[in-house]
Amino acid sequence: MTTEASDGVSRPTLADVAAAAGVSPSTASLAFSGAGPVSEATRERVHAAAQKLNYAGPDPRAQSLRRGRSGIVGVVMEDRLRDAFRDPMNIAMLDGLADETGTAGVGLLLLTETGDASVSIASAPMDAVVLIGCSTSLAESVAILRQRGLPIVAVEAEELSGVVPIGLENREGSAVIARHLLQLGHTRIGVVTLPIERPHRAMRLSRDWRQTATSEVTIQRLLGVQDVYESFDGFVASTSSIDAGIEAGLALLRDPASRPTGILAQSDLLAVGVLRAAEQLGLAVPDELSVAGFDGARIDSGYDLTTMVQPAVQKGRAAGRAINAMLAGEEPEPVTFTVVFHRGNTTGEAKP
Amino acid sequence: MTTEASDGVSRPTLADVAAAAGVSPSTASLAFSGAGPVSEATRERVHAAAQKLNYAGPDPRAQSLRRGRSGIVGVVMEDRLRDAFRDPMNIAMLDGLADETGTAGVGLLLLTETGDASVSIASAPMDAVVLIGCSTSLAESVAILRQRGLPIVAVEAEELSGVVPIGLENREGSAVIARHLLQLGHTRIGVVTLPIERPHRAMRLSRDWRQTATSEVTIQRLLGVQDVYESFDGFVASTSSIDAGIEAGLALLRDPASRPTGILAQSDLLAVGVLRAAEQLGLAVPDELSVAGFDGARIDSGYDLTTMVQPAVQKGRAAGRAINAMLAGEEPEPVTFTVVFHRGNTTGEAKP
DNA sequence: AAATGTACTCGAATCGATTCGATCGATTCG
DNA sequence: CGAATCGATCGAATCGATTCGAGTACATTT
Repeated sequence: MTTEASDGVSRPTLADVAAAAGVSPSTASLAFSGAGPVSEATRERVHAAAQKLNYAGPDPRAQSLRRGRSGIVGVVMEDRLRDAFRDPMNIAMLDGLADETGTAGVGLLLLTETGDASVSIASAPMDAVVLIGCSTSLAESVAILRQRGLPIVAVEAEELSGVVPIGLENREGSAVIARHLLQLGHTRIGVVTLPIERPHRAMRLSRDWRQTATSEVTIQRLLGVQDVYESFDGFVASTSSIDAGIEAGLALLRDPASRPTGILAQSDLLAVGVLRAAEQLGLAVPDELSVAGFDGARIDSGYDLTTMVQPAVQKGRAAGRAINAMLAGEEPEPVTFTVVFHRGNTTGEAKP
Repeated sequence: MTTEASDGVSRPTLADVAAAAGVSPSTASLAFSGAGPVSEATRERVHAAAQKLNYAGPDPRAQSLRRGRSGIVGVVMEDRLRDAFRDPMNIAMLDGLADETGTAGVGLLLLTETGDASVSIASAPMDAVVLIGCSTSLAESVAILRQRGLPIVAVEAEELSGVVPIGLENREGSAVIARHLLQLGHTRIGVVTLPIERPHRAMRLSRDWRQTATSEVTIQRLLGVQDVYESFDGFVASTSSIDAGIEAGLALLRDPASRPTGILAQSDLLAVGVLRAAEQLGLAVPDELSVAGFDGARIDSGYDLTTMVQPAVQKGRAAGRAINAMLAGEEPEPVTFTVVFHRGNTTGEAKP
């Protein structure tokens, strides 16, 4: 029993339309999709019938089953969307991603990696997945997705077989900016890192951070600093935000005895927070303290922040293109982007 | 012909698993979903078979067809994600929304109103839709969605039958803050509005803005000002951002002759932009110029902005709850939120 | 031992559309 | 005039899972 007038709830189906138009369902389908030869007359008849029945078009659920495609790409982000969206880099990426996938007629499904929400990773109707800033259970997630046979693109993640990487020269870039500070004569520096392990919480960076670190971006950027500085103080921010930067800045700068003369922040938001902290403590930038960021987010802070500029939108676009290629059955191209040093007015020579 | 070893691409289906376990597909389904009585022995046998075949679980596409549910809620936002995500209010809402829908195991699909792509309002496989900050073709979009029989929740939109509204006291709140300026003695004020019509572009607010305005939020907030001030200068920002606020601020403040003594911005981001513009022009706030915002976004600006605080996360949550209710077959509850006045240090008495 | 009940398991229909091969009538060509 | 061709349409299989009613085997009750 298909749709009846008495049934106020259920919508008409293509079969109903076909019946009303006096053609077979197959013909009605052809008439709608435009694929295949259909006479103008029948086409109109079918559309008229559809109109009359208030048919809203082919059910996307049925289509996706039949076609084996849902037209949806999953975007897996950090636990809390709030945190993920706070970072302008993520937004820029998402924008680039949406641009590319959008033209291919593909929508973006927001997913988070939280513990039992792996349910969603395991069961969302998607054709491919982009992993962004995922750290924790990357391997787990990838395992599930791989089992589902879904194409996977990971942005700035560790190398994993079967996963198309979109890379960024995090280590190299970080080393460049560290070298910048070194050349300015800074011997004692502090590093404000992005979250490094699960759960995210603010804390001093421990000596053996390498043991428990799970966030690839944080790790690479720290390694970059290590390539230049043998030792340094570090503080792990709970998230990439100005507030978290203030907290970190205060923690590193509060004690005049152990105060570094330069601070490298792993994101511009954190760097701006450090600038605010310096302000609160009455430290002049760059005269008494040099501050550098990472991202090139152009945050309005009253300063021209020294930072490494990354092409976030490009990253998103590249991810989108990789997805599109894979969905088209082509071979995707792994890409690695470079970061560009920007000398602002927040770094200067170390004064003894 | 179902999955075969020779076919490296196609994944095993539940039928394959059932066959391998020596049970019927129906039993295998029961074993997986947990619904219905299945002996422990068969359950294990089925799961073992699934394990051996590397079965990734029921195909969500098939499930959604059968169940008539996809577990996806569409979120319709402005044209450009970049713009939509720039506004902290949108993000907060999205966060609240994700919180509520997430617990119901529902994912969020990002959609824009322009999508002529195949996955658009008309054809995305979703169970319900939330309209956020949609202005342009709201009626059109709603018509399409209604034809599809989808539950619709609209945040801060005009009343439309069959659409569950989540409201905010935009007009009242705007009037409150306008009255605040009036009581401080400001007689000549300027208003910086959010985008008001399509396409979004920066421009002076015309006298007959009412004729072409399509953005409900902008309209209501303007009406609120009109409830207090008979006339005022206005500038329409191209988007809700600090940069757009600077542009608007400069436009309204540049000419000393016609310079207002107080400016009402329709968002905190815009207000911060105005503060920057005032800075550039050498105007002291609040001594020479009063600035007020709307949102309560707590943007770091060096000031404590006078503004109307709105519960953005709550709005998102309410939208999520309404969606959940409708998906559960219950009656959703329309909600209207109030805004709270916050007196900061950016508004002061008008000096003659 | 028959009857009633319980605990599983199975067959078959169904969700709504797409698509391939077959059919059928009409036109064109040899 | 018969055959080949072509366009339009139809039938039936298929996508992969869920679900309801029916059936089977075994345990319990009287």
